Order: sequence, then structure tokens, then C-alpha cells
Amino acid sequence: MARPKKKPDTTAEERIKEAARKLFTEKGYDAVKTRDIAAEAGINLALLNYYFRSKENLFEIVMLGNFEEFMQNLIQTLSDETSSTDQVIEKAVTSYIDMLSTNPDLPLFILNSVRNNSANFPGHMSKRFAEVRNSFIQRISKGMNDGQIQQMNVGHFMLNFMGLVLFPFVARPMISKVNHIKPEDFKLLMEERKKLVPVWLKAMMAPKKSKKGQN
Amino acid sequence: MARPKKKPDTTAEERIKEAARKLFTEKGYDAVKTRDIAAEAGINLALLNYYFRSKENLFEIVMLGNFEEFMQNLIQTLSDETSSTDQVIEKAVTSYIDMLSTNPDLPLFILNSVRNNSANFPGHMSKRFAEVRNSFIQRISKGMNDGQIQQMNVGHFMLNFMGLVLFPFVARPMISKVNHIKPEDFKLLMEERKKLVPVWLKAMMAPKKSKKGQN
DNA sequence: GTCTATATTCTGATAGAC
DNA sequence: GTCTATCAGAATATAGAC
Repeated sequence: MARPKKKPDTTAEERIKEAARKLFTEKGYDAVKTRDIAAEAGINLALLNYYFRSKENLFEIVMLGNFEEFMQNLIQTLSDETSSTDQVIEKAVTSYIDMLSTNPDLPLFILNSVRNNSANFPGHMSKRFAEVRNSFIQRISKGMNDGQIQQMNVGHFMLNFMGLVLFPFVARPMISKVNHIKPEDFKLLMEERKKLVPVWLKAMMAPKKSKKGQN
Repeated sequence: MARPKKKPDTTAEERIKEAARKLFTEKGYDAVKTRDIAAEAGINLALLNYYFRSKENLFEIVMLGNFEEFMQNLIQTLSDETSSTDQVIEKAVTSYIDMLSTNPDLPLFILNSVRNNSANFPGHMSKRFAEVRNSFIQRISKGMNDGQIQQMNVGHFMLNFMGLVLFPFVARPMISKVNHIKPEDFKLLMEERKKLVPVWLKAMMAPKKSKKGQN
């Protein structure tokens, strides 16, 4: 951890950003020390401040960009008006899992950043958050009203969607340690879920025979 | 936050532990300062070190306690041989949600502790983990083989169970900030899930009409 | 056991040489 | 642009009185 690295053939500024992105995502804002970033980037502490003035500023520059990418896909997928609701759900699940397979630490990082209010994370992000949330609600409600999918409390639906898609990544450190699952196997499991989660979500919304629709 | 508190009728040592548990669980190791703990416990900073020697040591003690609590219910519930698999699932969901409603920050705390390998987490805990995991797999596999519930990859089932039950708590800080959901409303939503999650889990395992059973 | 005062270490940031 | 040296403040930990 934080071992000194040789300088590769990138600019110092770029290497600092890269190191910061890696460490922040891995360990969270508070746990990362500016000295760690400098070491990881293979440069001196002073240089970090020369380029970025402060730790907080560096965090914002690096992580907000990272986060934008995370939200962008989803918003686009959700606002697709031509596809059926089922298709939208399938596509959202797939693109989410694809993106997370490349950045598996992102969900836990974001959840922690929000909780700790790191560098006023929610303040910067709240607009994007709201966008996604609203697209989601609108799209799903529309599907329900059209009869494309069954009625269900939208809050629960979002929790279920997120829980089925995000939780495996949030729990990944635990899963790998406890179940001794190799990264390849985890990836395989997630690949399977791309197909399974939409099926499950649909099944959950099917009305029960004995009672009327749940909520 | 961290306002001074009057001394209640417990020993100082106990109050320090309780304050530490509360704050660490709520905000994570790095965000909590020993002064905050002392203030919350209504004692002096020096006394904290008198009893616990170091912040890290105190954290380990708290972590072990939290972890036990997190696992306890589940182990007992799962090892119940007299109930049907359906009943076991219902009971597991209910008791988990009940416990988490009192300790909503617990899941995120545990997940972070594992990821950060705090205090050699796997060394201390891997046995307990394995217990729960094995009980789970055994109990569910048994139900599947008896035909009480439909076949499904047990790994996926566990992820689904955990995702549907734990994720809302993991995401709680985000939910309350983004969706402006009040604590009472969140609690209400979780109450609803006590009944809904078992139904959903069952629905997810029902075989699809068009294809044969999923996995 | 509990406190006040203080030592020690850590950490973000800057000054100034090259 | 990049470095060494250093500062200022915060945070952990200890000394010593009571």
C-alpha cells in the first residue's frame, strides 16, 4: 500500500489524477492521505498541491468526473421512449452491470461519500441524482399505467432494482473473502445476472393468485 | 453532534464503549475523533486511553460486538429444523429487518470493515461467516430438493436475499438525502418489506412458462 | 479513576532552492 | 515543474496531580 512507483510515460498531473481516483474509490476520502496519493503517483507531495491546490479540490475534480460517467448511461437508457418498459429495464440492468464490472468499488464509494458528506459530495451531485431518480420513476410508472408491467409501489421497485443490481458489488469484498470466490467467478456470476435480474424483476411484479396485487 | 452528555448510571468504561459503538457505526473509523467519543460518553479524553489504550483497539472491540449482533439472529433462524423452508425465509427476513431497523447503519459498517480489512477482520470472523453461509446453503438446498421451493443457484439466491433485505439500509443515507424521505417513512417502507420480500423471493423462484427453470 | 496539561505524531499545505 | 524542508493545526496518546 502506498508504495513508491516508478514514473511511467504520462505527465505528472495525469498520474496524480489517476492515483487519486484509484485510492479515493478504493478507500474513501478520509482514509486516503495526500502523501499516499503522491507516493502512488510517484511524485512529491508538494507537486500535488502545485497542480491541485488542495485535497478537496482534487477529490472534486477526479471523482465528480468519475461519477458523471456513472450516471450518464442510466439517464440515457431511462429516457429512451421508443423501447418498451421491459426492454428499458433489460438495458438498464445490462449497462449497469457492464459498467460496474469495470468499476466494482464505485457503489460502496458513492454510498460512503454520501453518508460522510465527503467534500460535500451530495451537494455537488444532488441534481444528477434527482434526474436519475425522476427518469426512473417516470419510466416505470408509465410502464405500469400502460399495463406493460404490473402495479407496484415505485419506491419498492427502485429498491429492488438497485438491490439486485448493486448489492453484489457492494458486498463483493465480503463475498470474495468469505466464499473464496475468485474475481473471474464473480464476473461470471454477474454476467449471469444480466439475464436473470430482469426476469426476476418481472416475476416479482406478477400478481399473486390468492390475494390481489401487492400494494 | 458530539455534544457533552450528562453521566448516566453506568460505568465510564461502559459508556465509552457505547459511545464508540454509536459513532463508529454511524460515521466510520476515520471520520470519528477520539474527542468526539469522549464527549459523547461524557468523560475526558485521557480516560479513554486509560481504559482502551488506543483508538484502534477500541474500534476492534466495537467491531467484534457489532459483528456478533449482525450474525446472531440469522444463525439461529437458519438452524431451525422444524419449520418449513418458506417459514424459515419469512422469519429470517422479519428478524433481520427488525434488527436493522434498530441498527440501520450496521450493514454499511460491516461491509466497510471487511473491505478495509480492519483489525484483520477475516482472521477473527471468517468462522462465523462460514457458519452462516453454510447454514444458509444447507437450509435452502434442502428446501429445493424437497420441492418446497423451486430450484435456483444458491449463490444467486443468497445475493437476492441479502440484496432485497440489506440494500435498503446500505443505501439509506442516499435515499434520505436524495428522496427527502423522513426516518418514519423509511421505517414504514421497511415494515412493508417484511411481508413483501418473502413473497418476492418465492415469485422469483417460480419457473417461467416459456423456458425451463432459470439456472 | 478521573482530571488538566502537555508531549508526540500525523497531515494538509506552503516557502524557496534548483 | 519538481524537489527538500518546514510550518501550522489537528488528533492521538501520555505524564502527573488529585
